[in-house]
Amino acid sequence: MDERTRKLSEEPAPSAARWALVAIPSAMELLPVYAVPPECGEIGPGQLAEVPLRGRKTPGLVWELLDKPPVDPSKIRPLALPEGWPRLDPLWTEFLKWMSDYYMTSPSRMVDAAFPSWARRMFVSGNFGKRSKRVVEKLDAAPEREEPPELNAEQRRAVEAVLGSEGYAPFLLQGVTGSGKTRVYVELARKTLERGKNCLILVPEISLTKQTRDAFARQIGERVELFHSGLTEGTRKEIWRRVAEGSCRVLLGTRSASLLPMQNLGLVVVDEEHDSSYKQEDLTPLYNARDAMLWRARQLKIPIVLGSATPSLESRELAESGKMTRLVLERRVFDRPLPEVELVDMRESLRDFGAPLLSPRLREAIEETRAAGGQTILLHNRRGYSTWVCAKCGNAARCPDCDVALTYHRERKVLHCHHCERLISLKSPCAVCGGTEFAPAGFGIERLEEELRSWIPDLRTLRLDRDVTAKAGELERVLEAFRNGEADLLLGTQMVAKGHDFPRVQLVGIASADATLAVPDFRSGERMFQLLAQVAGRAGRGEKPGRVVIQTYVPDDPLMAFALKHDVEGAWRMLRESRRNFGYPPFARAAMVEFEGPDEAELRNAAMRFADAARASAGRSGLRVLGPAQAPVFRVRRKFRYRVLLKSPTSALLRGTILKARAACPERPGIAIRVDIDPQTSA
DNA sequence: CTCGCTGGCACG
DNA sequence: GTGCCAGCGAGT
Repeated sequence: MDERTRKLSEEPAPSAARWALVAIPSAMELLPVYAVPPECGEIGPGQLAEVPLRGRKTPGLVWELLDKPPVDPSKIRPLALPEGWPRLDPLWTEFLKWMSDYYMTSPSRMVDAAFPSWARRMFVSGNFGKRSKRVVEKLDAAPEREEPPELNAEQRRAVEAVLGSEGYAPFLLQGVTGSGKTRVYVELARKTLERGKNCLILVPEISLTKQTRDAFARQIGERVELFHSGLTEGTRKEIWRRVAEGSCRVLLGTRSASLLPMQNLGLVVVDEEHDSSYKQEDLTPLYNARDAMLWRARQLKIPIVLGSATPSLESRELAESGKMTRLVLERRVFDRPLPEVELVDMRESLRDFGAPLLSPRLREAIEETRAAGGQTILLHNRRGYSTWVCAKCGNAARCPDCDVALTYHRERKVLHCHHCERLISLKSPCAVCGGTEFAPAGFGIERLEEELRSWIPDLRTLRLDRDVTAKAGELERVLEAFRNGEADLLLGTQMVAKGHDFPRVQLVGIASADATLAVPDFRSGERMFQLLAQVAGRAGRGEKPGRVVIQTYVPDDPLMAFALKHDVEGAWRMLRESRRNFGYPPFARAAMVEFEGPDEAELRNAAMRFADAARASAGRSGLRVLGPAQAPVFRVRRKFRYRVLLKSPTSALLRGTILKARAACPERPGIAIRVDIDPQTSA
């Protein structure tokens, strides 16, 4: 031992805690504990540390400090704080802790989502500073500067309200489509940067193209980093580095960007806050980035702006109760009028012309629009060509592993299950009668495209759906081609409804407006109205006025009347009354507890026991337990699904009840339980 | 009797 | 998650 080390070891141990629970991304439910060596000095939760696990070194986040070791101290090994690693803001880990608590997922799972394997790889090899030259060069093409247009009076008032706020200040920016919400975001970002703070801007998936980013960057006059799950690993790593180091001043991204360890944040914007893309539905944690950002803004004591033309009932209610400040943009840019909306009663069309998907009215409108030199957006929310029906017995071909009809994809010449992605040959015999002859039935978007082309042979069409955009770069290519006028008509699933700005679009057609209403779900009305209003907003964004043609089998539905009049407030009042009467959010907190397993009887029992335990625990507290009921798609990938819905007056009661009920019915092998807090659906 | 695969379990 | 060990079936 040399002079220096002896001196160090003779110094009294620091008063800091000696043990730390460390969150490492793994399937461990309980966090492992490590010793904090004296040379680490004072450390706290949120510290990024390297810990030994099963003979390997892995990065983890210090979750909690302990005064006493929870296990035999001789088993505990020390953590290390390697040199060169960035010092992450401890508030980030505090945020992840809240997330894991609120959404009822284990810290390990939460850290796995926020610090995924590709990000961890920057640390295990100890090369945090190393950058891919190619990636960096590609990212660092400097944006040209461009002076943004003057703010109008409404926009200026909104900007002043946000900039004049202090501490945590949530705003609902309710601006009619085409009123220039983006102009407000740009101004807020500029001013936030001037104050030396960084900005996070979230958008729903689809409109996130490089053009959006470049437009932002030009007007803000600062580099804008883009983040979404479609980026390559190299690019994602580089953005993570910049975010963690604090050199990323403006981050524009989708849901997953909300989990990055952003430093020195001074403003959060959630654009199109009502959009369901903000809710993660497939993988735990099942979180809503909008709600998570509200918490984050409160934590950081900063303003947050939720923007939408059609706010969610949740946000609208926060504004109504004074917990959020509502800012309204009523005027469209250049005072362009809202498009004229027309309903087509498809029941008449059905009677007169069989079962067409395009009414004569909509066809005429498409032809008139083309003759006038304008473009059309046509929305149809069903992928593929059609279903596939046995000519002998009339039964639709179904997925052998899931409880759904298969979709016939004519281009790929296969049957496709949209739930398990299984592909099945067209030559498979009918599972019911063994028949080998089949016929297409119903209309998917591919068949609609075919129908359009046979009606108007020289109509130039482009298609946009998940099958088209599965190919890398195809989304941008199609949007660009349409913007350049290479097609008369853009046919798409709901992804065409979101946020795009195509100045030459004069007509928007909705082939099947009521498809979303068919889902038995407390949000279906809200979703339909939002879709209609959003897609209508795509028309008439240029100098020529726009028009909207909505085909429906329920023309008398009151929501249709509100859509006709662009009456967002009227629709909101009606939807709000119904939610209040049935005790759904925002007038209650909801959770969906889903049970999945291969043995149906055993699964139903487990779900029943849980529901009974929840009812017993709830007593007269006002919490209601619905179910168990079969999930809308009862069987997926050969496993059955049961659901229990809980509605509670408070969030704390909801979580407490779920925890108690889970404790009362122990886990069973083969049965997976997932808890969805603030679910999107109730069915 | 040994090799190798699989399933269950603990990892600090 | 992933390495480790037990338990068991196939092979020399």
